Amino acid sequence: MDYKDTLNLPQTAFPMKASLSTKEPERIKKWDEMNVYQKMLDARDKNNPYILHDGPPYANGEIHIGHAMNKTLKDIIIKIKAFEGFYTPYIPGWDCHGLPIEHQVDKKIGKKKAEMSKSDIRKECRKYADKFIDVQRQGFIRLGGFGDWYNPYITMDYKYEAKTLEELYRFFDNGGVYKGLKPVYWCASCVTALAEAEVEYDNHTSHSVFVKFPMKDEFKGKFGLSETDSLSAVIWTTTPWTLPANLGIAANAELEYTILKVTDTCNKNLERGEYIIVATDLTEKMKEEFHIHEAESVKVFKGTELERVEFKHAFYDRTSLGILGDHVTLEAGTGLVHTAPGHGQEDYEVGKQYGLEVYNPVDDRGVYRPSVEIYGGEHINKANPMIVEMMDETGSLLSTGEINHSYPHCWRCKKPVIYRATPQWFISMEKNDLRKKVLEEIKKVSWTPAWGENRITSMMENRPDWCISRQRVWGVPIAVFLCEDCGEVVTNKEIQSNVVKAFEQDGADAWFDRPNEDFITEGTACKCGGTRFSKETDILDVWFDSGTSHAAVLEVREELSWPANMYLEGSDQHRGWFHSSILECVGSRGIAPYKEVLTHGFAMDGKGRKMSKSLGNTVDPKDIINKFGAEILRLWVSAEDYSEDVSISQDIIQRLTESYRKIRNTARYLLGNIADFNPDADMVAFEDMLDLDRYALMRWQQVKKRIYEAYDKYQFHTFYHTFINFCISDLSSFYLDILKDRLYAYKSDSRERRSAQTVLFTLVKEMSVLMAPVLSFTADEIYEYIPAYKGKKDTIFEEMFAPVQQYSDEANFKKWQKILEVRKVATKALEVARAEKTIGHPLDADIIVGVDAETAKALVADEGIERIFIVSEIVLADPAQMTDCHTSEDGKIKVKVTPSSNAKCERCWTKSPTVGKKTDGICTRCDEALA
RNA sequence: GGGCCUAUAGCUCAGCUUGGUUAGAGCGCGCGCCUGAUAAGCGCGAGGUCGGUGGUUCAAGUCCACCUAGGCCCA
Repeated sequence: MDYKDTLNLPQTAFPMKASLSTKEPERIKKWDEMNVYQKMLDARDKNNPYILHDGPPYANGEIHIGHAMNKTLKDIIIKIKAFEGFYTPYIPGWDCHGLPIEHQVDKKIGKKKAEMSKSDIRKECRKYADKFIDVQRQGFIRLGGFGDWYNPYITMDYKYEAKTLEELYRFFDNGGVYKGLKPVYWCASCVTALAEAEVEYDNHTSHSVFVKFPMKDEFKGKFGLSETDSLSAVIWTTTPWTLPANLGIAANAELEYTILKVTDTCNKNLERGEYIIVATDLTEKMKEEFHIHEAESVKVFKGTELERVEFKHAFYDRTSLGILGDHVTLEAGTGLVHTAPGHGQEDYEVGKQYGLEVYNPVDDRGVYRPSVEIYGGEHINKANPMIVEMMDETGSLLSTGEINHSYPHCWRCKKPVIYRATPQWFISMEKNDLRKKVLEEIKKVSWTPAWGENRITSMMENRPDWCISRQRVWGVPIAVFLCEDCGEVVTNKEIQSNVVKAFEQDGADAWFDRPNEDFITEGTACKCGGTRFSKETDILDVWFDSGTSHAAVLEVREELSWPANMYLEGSDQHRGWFHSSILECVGSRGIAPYKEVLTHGFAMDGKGRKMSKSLGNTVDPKDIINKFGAEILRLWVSAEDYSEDVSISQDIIQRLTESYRKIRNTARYLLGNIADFNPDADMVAFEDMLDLDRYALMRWQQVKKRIYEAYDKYQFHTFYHTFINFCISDLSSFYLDILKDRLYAYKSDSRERRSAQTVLFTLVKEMSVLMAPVLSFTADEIYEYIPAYKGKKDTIFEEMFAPVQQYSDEANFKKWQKILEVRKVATKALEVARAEKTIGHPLDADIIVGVDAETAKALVADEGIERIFIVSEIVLADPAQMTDCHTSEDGKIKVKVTPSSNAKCERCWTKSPTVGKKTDGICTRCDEALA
């Protein structure tokens, strides 16, 4: 007779094959139709919010793996917090203004740009950003993340633009903004400032010159020379045209310098007995360069000695100040650097420290201003050789040559660019103690990983004033009026309110489209009495836009609250969004906009290398989603330790797919065995369960606890390992393997089976919720197949995490750990017997177990200890008496395997002496089960 | 060039804070069992000079220094 049909074999419609790539979109559609995100929120207490504020990705291009990781991490946290009971609205955002988009639009419209109005260009940019918001939105939704996807925050929304401006006005009002000069890349041919991204490096041949700057007489004594001695510092530059702007000579404090007395030379601009200063390590090289045949070193000193020593300009009657800077090296030149704060970034920075003027004698077109001595009205390119020639004639030029080097060029006209100080708007780091306050606020924020605090602190300590102006079109204009007479900002509440209202109505375009009269009421006058005003046309740094999101989003949207619980972005944002947000917020409100900041590393290829198109090692999230499913990508995000850079490769995805299958199959098996289980009627109380079931439940409490703790610390890879290990080690290879017999062979409604089913039901229900933050698709799918019970929700996302139960059943727990220990040895013994072909299936075997008396006491189980070992019979014996058996490494456990001589029960496949006692072919237990 | 970070089996991670038994887990791989979770399940096994070099120490994957490789941000 075939007894198979009398067994309670697993039954479920839950498919073994996930078919993620085709099923996921269906589930997303279902979520959308059911409005699951809203349902999840509705199931929580609004007064218990957890706000993860989205850092807006730039609305440019398709989504990449970094986006996928960032958005998935955010979604995991939001769902964890929701399952913990928090109200977790998530409003995605997009950053829309800025050069990269304007750049793309420029390329598209080409030469037409010159004929287009600012508003028209801006409309094109808006269209472009809109397009990519939609592209990215679809990509993000496909990842399975919950949020208000069709009502996001967008930095180019009229209201957002108005809010950005309002925030800027706060800085104008509190005196935090000032107008200053700062060198920027400038194309004199296109007559425009260039951003870093618009500069292309190419080879260029420059004039290089070595020039003497004589030391002022009163300082010579310090170096042991008399006032009548001729002593000069020698500098080197490849841009002679910047010499008219020279205001300083920089030395390196750590370097050693030498005063050389020239004793023999054929250089016409050097005399015997003249002294020059160069870096000690370069003396030989310089002697050769200047054709000095003989010279003696008369003094050697540290660079610090040159600080605040005054020199005479090479050809103007002006002082050039000795200063110190770390940027001075021995790589090229003399170790003394010509410093023109109006023409170089480093010169500007170091010059500022010494209070040097940011002097820019060159106009928009590259022509010296008329006021410039000698060269006023000349174009710098024409003046360049003239200056060299003049210096040669007047005796300050020691050497000249040509040098071919990499030099910045304009991306559009391809001509070499210059560095030129132009008026810019700044937010002062010192005014209102901004830097100090930000540093204090940083300490109050919780940074994960902890080194993030260090990183942003050192950036904040060292950063210069925030240059917030850009000479561009696509952005929020710095909408202030300037007095045409005195240049001062003219502003008041009324003007501000008019502009903000206009922005709210028509967006920032209003600034460019509307006449002054729309904003300024008649009769308004500047402090100087001026009544003619012009609009500032610079736009804001986009970092200011996104830095105000806390104000434009958290403070504005009803479902949100301020400050945010968390900001979560890649570690590059210590200088980006984390940075601009706290600066803006402390500057305007005095405190940080976030309580906690979480950072993640970057996605690398399988070898830990940066992904790049040229290396061909990029991984496109779309490919993974289409081939394996977003769920695998989510599992990847959870499995990797994101506190450092993470890797992704075929191999890694392959491994994860296999792990996923294990989790899925485990759930499927659990579901299959509770098909006939009615949770509301059949649940067995903990006290009434079999001891093994009680043990399994206790193990589960430990696992839950561990995972909750990991979730609390945002350590998702701990979830991954703990969870998969539980599925494999505790369930699949132990508990479930043992349970097969009980589930299949006992009467379907027996206490033994119901006890097991109670555990299985609890497990599948609680496990699915526990995994839902990560494996959202699968958890929701599993939930659908869980038998109905009182309080079951429409979707898993309305559930809560199951609490960790405190069972007082320690003795039982310890007993099972003992059993496990012995079982491990027995399993090995069975393997040996199998290899020797003594047995095949373990149920073919009877075993004799030899352990000490105390351990022997533990070897009992409600269903019979042999069931736990999945053998037919176990006999306990004194290990001292046992020979010819398998022994554990420590020698304490002995196991002897013998083929059972009993007949095999045709129903439960156990070999038992009771087979045939009541019914032919089956054991008495099965006989009872069939009764 | 500077600041910060990382380096443990083929892969993903424990162990490092508080130095001390033959460095662990899961996957993968190899071999075997089962055929009542079956494009499943079970078992066993082989894989590591803990990036390298020095140092501190009775003792270092663990502490220190330097180096190498890689990453982020600057210059």
